[in-house]
Amino acid sequence: MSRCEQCIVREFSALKALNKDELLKLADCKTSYVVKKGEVIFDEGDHLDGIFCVKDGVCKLTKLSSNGKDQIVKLVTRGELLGQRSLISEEPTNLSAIALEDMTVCFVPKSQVMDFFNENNKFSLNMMKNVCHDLKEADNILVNLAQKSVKERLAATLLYLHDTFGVHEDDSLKLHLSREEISSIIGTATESCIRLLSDFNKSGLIEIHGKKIILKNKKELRKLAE
Amino acid sequence: MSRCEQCIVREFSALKALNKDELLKLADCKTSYVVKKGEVIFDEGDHLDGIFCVKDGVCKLTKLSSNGKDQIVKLVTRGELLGQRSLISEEPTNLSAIALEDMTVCFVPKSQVMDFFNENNKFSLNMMKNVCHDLKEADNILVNLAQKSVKERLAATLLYLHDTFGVHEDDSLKLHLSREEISSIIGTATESCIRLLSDFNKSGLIEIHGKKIILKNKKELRKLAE
DNA sequence: CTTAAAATATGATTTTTGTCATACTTTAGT
DNA sequence: ACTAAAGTATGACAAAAATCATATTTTAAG
Repeated sequence: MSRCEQCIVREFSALKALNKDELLKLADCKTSYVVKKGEVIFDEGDHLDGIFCVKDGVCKLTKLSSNGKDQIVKLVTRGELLGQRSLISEEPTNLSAIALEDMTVCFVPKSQVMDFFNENNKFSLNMMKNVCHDLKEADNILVNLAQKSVKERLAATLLYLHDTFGVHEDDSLKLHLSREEISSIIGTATESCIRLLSDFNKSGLIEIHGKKIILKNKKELRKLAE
Repeated sequence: MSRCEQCIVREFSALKALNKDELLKLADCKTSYVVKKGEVIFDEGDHLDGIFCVKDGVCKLTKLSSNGKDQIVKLVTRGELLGQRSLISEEPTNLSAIALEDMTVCFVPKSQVMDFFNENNKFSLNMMKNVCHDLKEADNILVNLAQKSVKERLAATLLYLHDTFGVHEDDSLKLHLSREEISSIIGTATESCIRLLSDFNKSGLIEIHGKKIILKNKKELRKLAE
């Protein structure tokens, strides 16, 4: 059982409000485990008995639409918590969480979270701020989906992937997403996404080498994304 | 100064967690006032020094997109609170609030909200649940915008207006929105919306009598909206 | 190493949606 | 009651995006 006190990623989430005593309690009740790429952490409609803290790796939060397609609502990475909304609302999850890379996650049982919640004001305020931040983000994405073209959304998404997950030594995007997954972020048909990537490639905005995507002209992409 | 103790609408929001003492404090510090149809309660980017409680009437929360069009993100009605996210996040507002009807709203200063917040656990939990509910709703709308056609979204929106705001004696939708505002909910060009409403009218799904819209075939509309 | 399956790519075509033009109707203000 | 302005309606057309078909490439499994 690893010590939470020495875990760096807790600094990035609401857990940073916990004191030494609380961290010991946390270490005592949490379960740490590995999730392989493609594995489901939880499914839309699942009842959760706790929250997950992402120690390493990235996952997608998706929702199945009635047209049979999955929409990616959010990408969650190292340091972030999963399942907070469901826990607070005391409702089944609204979204599925699926690993995009091999991950390490810690599961913290509901009872412990609720204890922190009731006894540590800073913790609950932090958690609340996280949900508020997610709400703001969701509203912004909602507006972009409603008002911007697929091309604009693709440009914005490429920049987001660049800025959020960084690049390899060769400048190619670190987070690997299939074309279908990129389409599922911007809300379009896979073929349309592939075609636009191809256009961006031809016009020098990006370079595609197999799986690798390199943003060659971020300035122009930014202008496109507005 | 009216007594909050006797105000029914507080029962619908986080304020229902307040006890008698707290309600007296609330009555003491709140400001109640009238907002005329079309008036702005707050603007995107405004710094708020408190939250608003909607006593009567309906308003829209909108965000201006870079294409110059406003997107309606949410409709807020009697009993709901405005500006919670901004207050908790300690950030300027992300959305504008504009009255769709004449409204009565109460303004509660930040200091008082924060006091309740720190002293009344039930209150803060309620507030948190509200934000969580908003997040879930936003995620759902986001998926619909990304995955459904304009026609499906229009059908869904008409049903939403029917179910949420009710109908007059003649079965026409109670909440009056301009065609432009309906378009701004579903995220489409005004002309497209007008054309589709016209189609719905011709095919007997709805009846249009000037401003009035009557849903004639909810079953079929529901099927359309999926 | 081979092969089937999955992912990527591209063309052809259709459907959906947006834009521009214009006409008609309603509303609000004098 | 009159008039300008705003809102609603509709046609014609253009642009965006989806769908279907079909290669080609990459990946994973035996």
